[in-house]
Amino acid sequence: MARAATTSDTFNAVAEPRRREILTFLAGTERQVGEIVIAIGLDQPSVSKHLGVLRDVGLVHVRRNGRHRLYRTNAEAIRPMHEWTQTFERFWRHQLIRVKERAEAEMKNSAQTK
Amino acid sequence: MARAATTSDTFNAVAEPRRREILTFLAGTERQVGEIVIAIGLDQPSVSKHLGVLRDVGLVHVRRNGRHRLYRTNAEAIRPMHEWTQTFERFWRHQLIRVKERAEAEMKNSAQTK
DNA sequence: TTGACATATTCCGATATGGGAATGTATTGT
DNA sequence: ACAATACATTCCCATATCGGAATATGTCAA
Repeated sequence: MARAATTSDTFNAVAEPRRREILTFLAGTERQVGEIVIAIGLDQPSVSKHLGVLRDVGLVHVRRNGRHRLYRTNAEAIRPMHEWTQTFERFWRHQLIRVKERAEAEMKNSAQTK
Repeated sequence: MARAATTSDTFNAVAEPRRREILTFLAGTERQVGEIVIAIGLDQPSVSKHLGVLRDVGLVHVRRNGRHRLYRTNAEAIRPMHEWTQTFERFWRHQLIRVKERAEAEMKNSAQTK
């Protein structure tokens, strides 16, 4: 087996830097594909494909308006990632405290040695 | 160009489900590779390779102890992801409010129609 | 209807990926 | 020194990926 499909997995979909840019660009606003193309600086088919991936995992919503399609980030779909990373928060807090303590101990040490 | 390298990018490294399992397993504790192999249920070389990726992007720390290597999640390295997802928080809050409002509007509507 | 415009899809090629098997490398115990 | 243990690395293969070019689909305007 090779790699997991990006479609069907939020984490993989978000792993792509361009797709992250798109999500940021579409946060809180509706934009048509042409605007995204300009903003991201990729050719139209590539943008459409990224949008396809984001659509499949539900990270964006689309609305048709004449010959345009209006995309918008579905922030709700990012929440599971936020929650997963959050489970590590208490650990990085611990780490910071330990680093601080170690630094303070060293200060005391060098003061004594002096 | 093909895909972005998993090495050199936290988001890609975390995109792998097994690596996420490993990170969870190693959160707050040191474990030797053998323990990880048993916990994750993958063969040793695969686990070592995943650990290699996690090491390269700084998501785990290693310490040698005799013939063992003790791995531990470096929670601090997960923080950037947490912060990136956090930038969308205010949007999913908005969305929730809108959904709620719409639901209330519908209730009122059906009450009238009745 | 015809043509222009906006977007999606398909096909292609170069490359990266993960798993399994085999092999390499330290380190410990005897 | 030697065997055993604990990991890491290398090789191979099937597959997925991204970008670019070409093509298809759908919608509006004249």
